[in-house]
Amino acid sequence: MAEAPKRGKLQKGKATIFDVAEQAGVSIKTVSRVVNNEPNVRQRTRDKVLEAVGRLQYRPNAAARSLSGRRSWVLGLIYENPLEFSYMKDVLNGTLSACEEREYSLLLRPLTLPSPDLVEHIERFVIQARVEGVILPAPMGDLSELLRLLREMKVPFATITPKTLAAGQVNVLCEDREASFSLTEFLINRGHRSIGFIKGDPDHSASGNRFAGYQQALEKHGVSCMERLVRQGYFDFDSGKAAAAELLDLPEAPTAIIASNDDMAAGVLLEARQRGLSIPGDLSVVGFDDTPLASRLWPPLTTVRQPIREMAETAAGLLMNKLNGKAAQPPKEPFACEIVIRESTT
Amino acid sequence: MAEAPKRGKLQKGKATIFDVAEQAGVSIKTVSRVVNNEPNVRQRTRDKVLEAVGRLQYRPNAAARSLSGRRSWVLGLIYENPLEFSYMKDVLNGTLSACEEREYSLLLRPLTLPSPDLVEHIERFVIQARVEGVILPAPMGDLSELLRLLREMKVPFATITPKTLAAGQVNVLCEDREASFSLTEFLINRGHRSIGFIKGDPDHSASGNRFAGYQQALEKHGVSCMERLVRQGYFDFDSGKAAAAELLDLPEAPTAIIASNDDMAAGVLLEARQRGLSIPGDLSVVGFDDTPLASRLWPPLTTVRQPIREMAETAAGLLMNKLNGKAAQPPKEPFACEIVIRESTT
DNA sequence: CTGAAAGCGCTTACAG
DNA sequence: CTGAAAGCGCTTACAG
Repeated sequence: MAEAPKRGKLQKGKATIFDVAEQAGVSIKTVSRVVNNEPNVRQRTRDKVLEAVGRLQYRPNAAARSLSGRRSWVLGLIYENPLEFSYMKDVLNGTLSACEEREYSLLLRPLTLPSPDLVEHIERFVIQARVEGVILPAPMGDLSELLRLLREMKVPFATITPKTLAAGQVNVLCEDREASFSLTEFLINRGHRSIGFIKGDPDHSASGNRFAGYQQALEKHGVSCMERLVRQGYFDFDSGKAAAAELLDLPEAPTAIIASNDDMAAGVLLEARQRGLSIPGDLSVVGFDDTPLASRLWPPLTTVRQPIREMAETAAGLLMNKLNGKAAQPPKEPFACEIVIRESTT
Repeated sequence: MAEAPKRGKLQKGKATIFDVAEQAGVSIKTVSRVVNNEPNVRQRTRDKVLEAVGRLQYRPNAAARSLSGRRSWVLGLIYENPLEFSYMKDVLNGTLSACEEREYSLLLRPLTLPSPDLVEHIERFVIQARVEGVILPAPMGDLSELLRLLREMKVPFATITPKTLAAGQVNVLCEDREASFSLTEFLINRGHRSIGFIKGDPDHSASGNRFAGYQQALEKHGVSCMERLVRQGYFDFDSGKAAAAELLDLPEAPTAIIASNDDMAAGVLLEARQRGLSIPGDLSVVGFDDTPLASRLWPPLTTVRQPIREMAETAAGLLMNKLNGKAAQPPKEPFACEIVIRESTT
């Protein structure tokens, strides 16, 4: 009953390099040259080939290309799977967009830290797909075990805001300290002298940098930095709320609290509310990252916008340049951050 | 100076099927059988091979496997890139976890709708990586142009909560209408008789289902559904805020508002706050989805939890079963939803 | 500027 | 239960 597929008419998307070569009247090598934008093809020949490519809807088979070229054209993104995905959403979008531009594929490898079988997971991930290079958003760029493994496997990587710069690799940074300095100064200028600070997860460079900026601004303006006003948080809502509770229990509670990210600032807001404090009347609150959350809270948060998407796109772009032997660019300038003033501060 | 790589010692992860065969003293076909868990290998032979695999850290080359097997072992996830990524985060995690279990790779294809060159994007995406099957979270399962294209390319797909069930494909649903019914009933039981409703994006099945549940609950309890209490939103914060403004401007404003997702409910909360309304004293507010946002707002939102992650994992699992010729399962029961009562309702 | 040959590392189809 | 041969669709290395 069912007819055998006709040989004459190719199914859409099933054409091979041989079909194109035949239709264009050239060798497969010439088709390969045209498709890969290599030089040394006469314009007329190139046109003939492109015309056949279009007619047959030819797309090179990625598997065949990888196998013969000993290159996978695959990048990996290794990240810690967070509850609040805003940061990773930007990292993902930036990386995807860079990959799309250069026709790379992106494979994801979420991790839950600490990960006892990290080495095994990553080995399998990298070897099986022959991942050519890896993007490491914070805090992955400081997992020494991971970095050692990648170096051993000779897989180049790009880190986004690591604490320690990985020698010989792509590192993309931002002016976190400067932004924190300005934000603190902004509060001081508004008259605040007792400013609480909730640190982030110590594994992230942002935590140290943001705290340093806070300290420097206090110092510049002759406000003494009091240890009792500083608490350790972990970048999540609950730790922010808990730290706020401690700060607000102080005999002399601060008039402003800087949380090292928006999710913790949301925790501060909730704790303050539950105590009947009015914001910003009784307490000013600021965060970092300008996530969607920041503008949905009440009152909308004063925060700092980092260009995460652009940073990820740059990291991936530089990494692919490196993989393709483009001249090593001078290290990128750190990206600037921007203070976004909303209504959570007096 | 530099020594040529020694032939004797293989670099980690670079072993091929030939190396394993040699070490185990068998043919490459036998190695292939063992690695792919095929039957008809003597236990002793299997052990020898596995031992060599372990010693050499052998992992089959995905490109070679694809090319020779005429299968890519790649799934695609096509989605609309949202501002608020909570829903997609769960879809992504569920899909990734199903793929990992079955050793598939996942490729992402975010889209911005409406997308004029959708056909071209998707064709390239599917053909180049030889994507075997595609996951379509809402609202992708109702883009007729997309479905037509996938059928034409003979790429099976799985839809998550589509409006219309795609015949012959995997469809995963949840009890959206029932949950909305219960939520509305909950409000009625608390004494509310004037309940505003903000619809979601009409392209999503959830919008119609949630509205239907609302209507049915009103009807059951003899509360007339008044058109002026129903507004169109689009699942985003701004549209929720705008709709709330209209509802609260009404001469007889509602005492409760149901927003069809949490992000719109956040907009309702903000609008109410700016008018100095107290929540839930003056106005009860509920959302849907139980995103992280819901528990970070003030007051924390009463909402409905959908098991999105599980739904995505199921969709991907069923799709892969289908690709591998497993008996077509009976259509999955719709997933149950759960009402989460917090403090935004009296 | 163009092409013929070899080979990437697996699986398929077949034989025994 | 096991294996020898062919081939997937490209790129590499080389020749002219």
